[in-house]
Amino acid sequence: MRRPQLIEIYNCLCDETRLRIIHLLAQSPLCVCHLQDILGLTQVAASKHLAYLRQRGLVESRRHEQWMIYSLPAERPLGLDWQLRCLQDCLPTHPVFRDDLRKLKTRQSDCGWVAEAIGAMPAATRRISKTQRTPT
Amino acid sequence: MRRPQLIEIYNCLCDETRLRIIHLLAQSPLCVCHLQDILGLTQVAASKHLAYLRQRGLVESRRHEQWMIYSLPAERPLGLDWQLRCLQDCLPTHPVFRDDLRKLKTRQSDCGWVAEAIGAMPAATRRISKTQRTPT
DNA sequence: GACGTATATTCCCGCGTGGGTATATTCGTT
DNA sequence: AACGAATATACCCACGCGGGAATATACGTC
Repeated sequence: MRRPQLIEIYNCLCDETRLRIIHLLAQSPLCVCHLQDILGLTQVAASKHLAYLRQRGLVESRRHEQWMIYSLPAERPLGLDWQLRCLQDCLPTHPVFRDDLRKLKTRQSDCGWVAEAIGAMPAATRRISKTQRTPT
Repeated sequence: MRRPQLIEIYNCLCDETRLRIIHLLAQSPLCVCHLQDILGLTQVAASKHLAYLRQRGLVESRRHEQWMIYSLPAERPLGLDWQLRCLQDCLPTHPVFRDDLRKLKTRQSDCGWVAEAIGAMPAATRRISKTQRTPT
């Protein structure tokens, strides 16, 4: 995983969609389709923005069964840590970002298994119905 | 003076030249030709980047005789304050930005009057030779 | 008012990027 | 192996932006 320079971090965060993605991932790892759903993105848009962030080391991805789980990197470069603190301080007043968090809450019950999948818990028995369900 | 949104701030800082400008102005107000000199910019490049920053409220400008003095705004939006702290923490290790500060030091003796011109001191007697001198 | 200096603006160009459509790939189920 | 779901990639287009050349504007000196 490469260490992004500060300017690359700024380039990642200067687009609203990408800023919203980072803002959400700062709360919890998420799969692509949840990000699509919460942010109202097309599949291509979500995938491209995530690729952009991944190539620059702002996010990491792990496959879990059919899903790709995206998360912030475990060890974060100094500049990114500053930005996460800044977002915590600046964004709560913005309706867009506040609503994103609200939507995330309503989805989190459905995708608690995502957090497990990323490795936090050994994922005891999380295998659900599994006959083609969308995680929305 | 408009209050820039966080995304606008990121857009301003995601270009290396503009980031160097902000980094320098965080130390001291400067006229355009000093910025040109320190950063090695053409006149047009300097002027355009400064216009970009000014339109978004990241810098202010004041005319002093024939020179335009650029500085960070007196009252800074929350997001900008975070970035200034971040720059202080992240940039000292980068050769480019370190050299910029070093160059600034060597010029500051020549342009101490700039700081006065911006309004700090009442500028007692700062009128120098004044027969077409370049501030370099 | 003419001239030089400092700065801003306009026009043109090339490139990176965001969005969309179509297609490829990977995984799981049957 | 066939199929569907989840995701990635390739291609095309339109646009904003950074850079350069030329020109305009403002100020100071003579």
